[in-house]
Amino acid sequence: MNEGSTPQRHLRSEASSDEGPSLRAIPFGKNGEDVVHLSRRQRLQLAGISTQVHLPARMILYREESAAQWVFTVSRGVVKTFRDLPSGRRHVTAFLFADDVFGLAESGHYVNSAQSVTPVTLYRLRLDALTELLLHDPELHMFFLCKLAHELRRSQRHRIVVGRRDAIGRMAMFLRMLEQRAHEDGRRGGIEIPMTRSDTANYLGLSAETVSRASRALERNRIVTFAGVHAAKVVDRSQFEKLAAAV
Amino acid sequence: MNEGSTPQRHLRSEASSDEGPSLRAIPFGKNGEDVVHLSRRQRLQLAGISTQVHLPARMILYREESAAQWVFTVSRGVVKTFRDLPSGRRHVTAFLFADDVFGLAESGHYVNSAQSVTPVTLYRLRLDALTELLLHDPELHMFFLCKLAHELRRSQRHRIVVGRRDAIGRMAMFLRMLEQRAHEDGRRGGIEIPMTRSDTANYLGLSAETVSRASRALERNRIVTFAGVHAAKVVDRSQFEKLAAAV
DNA sequence: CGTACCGTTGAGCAGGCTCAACCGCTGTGG
DNA sequence: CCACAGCGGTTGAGCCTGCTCAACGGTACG
Repeated sequence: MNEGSTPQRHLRSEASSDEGPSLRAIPFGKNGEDVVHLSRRQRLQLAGISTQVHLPARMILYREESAAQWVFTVSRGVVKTFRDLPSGRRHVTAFLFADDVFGLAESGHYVNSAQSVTPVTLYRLRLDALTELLLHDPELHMFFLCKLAHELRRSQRHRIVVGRRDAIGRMAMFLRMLEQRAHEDGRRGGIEIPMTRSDTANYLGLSAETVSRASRALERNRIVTFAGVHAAKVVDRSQFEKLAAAV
Repeated sequence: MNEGSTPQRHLRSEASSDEGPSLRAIPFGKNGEDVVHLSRRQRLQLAGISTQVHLPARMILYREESAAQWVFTVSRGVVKTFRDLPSGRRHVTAFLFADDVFGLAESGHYVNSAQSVTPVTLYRLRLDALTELLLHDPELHMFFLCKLAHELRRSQRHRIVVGRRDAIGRMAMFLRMLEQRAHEDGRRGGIEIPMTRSDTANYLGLSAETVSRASRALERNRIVTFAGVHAAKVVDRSQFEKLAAAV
């Protein structure tokens, strides 16, 4: 998909994308808010060491093992991180949405590959500059710590999803994850599924065929309806939640 | 918590347990060492806000959802974090070894339960005191950030293991993980398996029976020999590595 | 010495994978 | 303009393997 010609401005409830990187995290302690955002000052500071980039869908951002110079934050769109295994199998490690961060390296090298799923707006931060900034800004530093802890919890929840052995349950949990994420971003209504079926399969640890069959099973049981491959709607909420409950 | 009657002193190659909490992490950048330890000064600082605790095996440290006052570090022994699901199924989120940290909360509440697998020596740090300390010590703060990133990568690797569908391969990857961990701790020779078969099953997303069968299959194929349930030895290294390679 | 739990082994079942074919869409080149 | 190839998605048939249920041995502990 060709970005560039149509800037396609869009409104988000908070944190418009031209005020610098935006992030969202959940603090450790129970004081104050449950969800915290970067302050205006922090965003401006990060803006100072970052450059905004617009990319079309299906663009490789970096490959695993390559030298890691940058950390990325998502402003708009969806990114996936993944690892290709020798067998040709592909594990999608995570989907990253607005206000997420990715690209944290290990000993100077990326551990996963990253690719845009939709057209995206990202901020690219030099790793060394970010490190320097964090060392001089304890509040921001703590924010990143919380963000990383949040990411760790998400990874653990992902493990729970993959741990289920029924395909329909995994699919339901996946849809619920997308729905929840959309809610957090202030979008209601039907579930938007930005990724392809095979992305979903690689995320859920299923074959593409099984994802397809699970989707049809959800439809057959009148729990979810699909409008194309990129949109779904829950029609039987109680059944849906029952399926999506961690078993 | 039932303090242990037998303190059971023991020697470790580095970082003896009475000099305060000890941690190990992998930095983001490629400058200097691949693995970094807490400095003596940092350990003493952490010691100032922590208390050492000795616990017997199979002791619950905290339950998910309970109020989180403490963060823990492991000095000796093995801890598991887990979640119990409505079906009675149990997911082991992680095994924690020496120089690991766990108990990072979300909005003041633990997200998993934690239990000692073996007799353990832990350091218990008050969350608020740790936060305060981190805000005033950028180096230590960065260290924790790296540690958390490291934990995130481990969780992602865990997801890869669980994503395999052959039991024998998962078992091999698990044993390799234990072996690698032992190497990092400076222990060579046979693989020590501190956890029970059902712990292993809950970690690998398999039934206990399947773990048992996979172990016997490894033995039947002359790849690994077991001496009891808590010790194994690789006898066919190339076959073992072939199995344990991420498929 | 009984009890309880862990680990092992067996039999049968079920659900997801593999292989294969087919459809619809898109982009390309004759 | 159309033929064709490629790809993503769907559907079907059959196999494979891990789960479930069940029984049993060993061991730790009261």
